[in-house]
Amino acid sequence: MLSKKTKYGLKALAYLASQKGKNPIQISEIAEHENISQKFLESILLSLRKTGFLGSKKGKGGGYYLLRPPEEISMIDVMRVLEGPIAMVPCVSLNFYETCDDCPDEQNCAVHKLMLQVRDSALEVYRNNSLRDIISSSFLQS
Amino acid sequence: MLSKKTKYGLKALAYLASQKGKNPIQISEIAEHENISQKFLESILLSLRKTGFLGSKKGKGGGYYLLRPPEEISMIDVMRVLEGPIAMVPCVSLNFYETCDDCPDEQNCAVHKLMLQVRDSALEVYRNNSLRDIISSSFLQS
DNA sequence: GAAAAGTCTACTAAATTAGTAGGTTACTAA
DNA sequence: TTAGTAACCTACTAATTTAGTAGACTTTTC
Repeated sequence: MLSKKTKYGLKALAYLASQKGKNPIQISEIAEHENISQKFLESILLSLRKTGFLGSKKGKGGGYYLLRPPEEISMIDVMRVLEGPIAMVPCVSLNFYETCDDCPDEQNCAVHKLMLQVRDSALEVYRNNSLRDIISSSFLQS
Repeated sequence: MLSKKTKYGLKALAYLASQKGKNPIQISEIAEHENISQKFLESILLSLRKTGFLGSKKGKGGGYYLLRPPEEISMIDVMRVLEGPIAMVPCVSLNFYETCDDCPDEQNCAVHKLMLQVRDSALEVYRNNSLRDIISSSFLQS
């Protein structure tokens, strides 16, 4: 299952991308529009800022804004930050690889063999989708 | 993340498929060979029996065995029984569909749009892999 | 009838998730 | 320079899920 954190993070990014102009958008506006607990969203946006997706501004007129245009933000990077590893099992993870301590022979492991394919197919989907791609065209900024 | 239940279930199925002959294999043998807690594995095999993948026999010489040849057991069915929905979010699930109560417009939802693709790519992988396909050829029964 | 091996019910520990609460810092405008 | 706004940060908590354990019961074989 996709975590709420990822779901909310994606929705927030999509909302920011769909806004015209480059004015900062307040957390409260995003939270209200997307039906998200504001406090929870705060922490999610903070992590997206710390990982270089968002910029922020404090005080009146402040808020969050995308640091790059939506078409340059790949879902593969977003998913890794929000959800963690793409792989369903550490022994097939590219960025978070770990051996299974209980598995005697990784090369001949059925789970490994299957999950490698699942990882690759998911990677391809995420690689082929930018933030722009997942926004309905009617909501795109000019 | 893949649950241990699914991981162990797949390993057990693979082990059964790799055995020559059709003699029942005891839980204890599978558990030992695959480094799985026997009690936990018991409940997993039971659920695989109740869903029609395995047969069982009690008493001496008893154990579990595959009801169908490995090439006729599709990963798509196995995964649904062990792990549940393939989709990462209920609003894109074929077999466990649910609307997101917090989402005002499913058709224009970015999460929906992305996860639909992820689901389809995963489905294709699972559909294209039978139990036989994920077993190393050197371990296949004659 | 004794031993073997699956069946079933119920409970539990640990980890993860999805938050809440409340105070702090930085920025803006009057 | 002060009041208000909005992001930042730390710490705690409730609920859920996962990964088991414990122990008694049933069926089958020798």
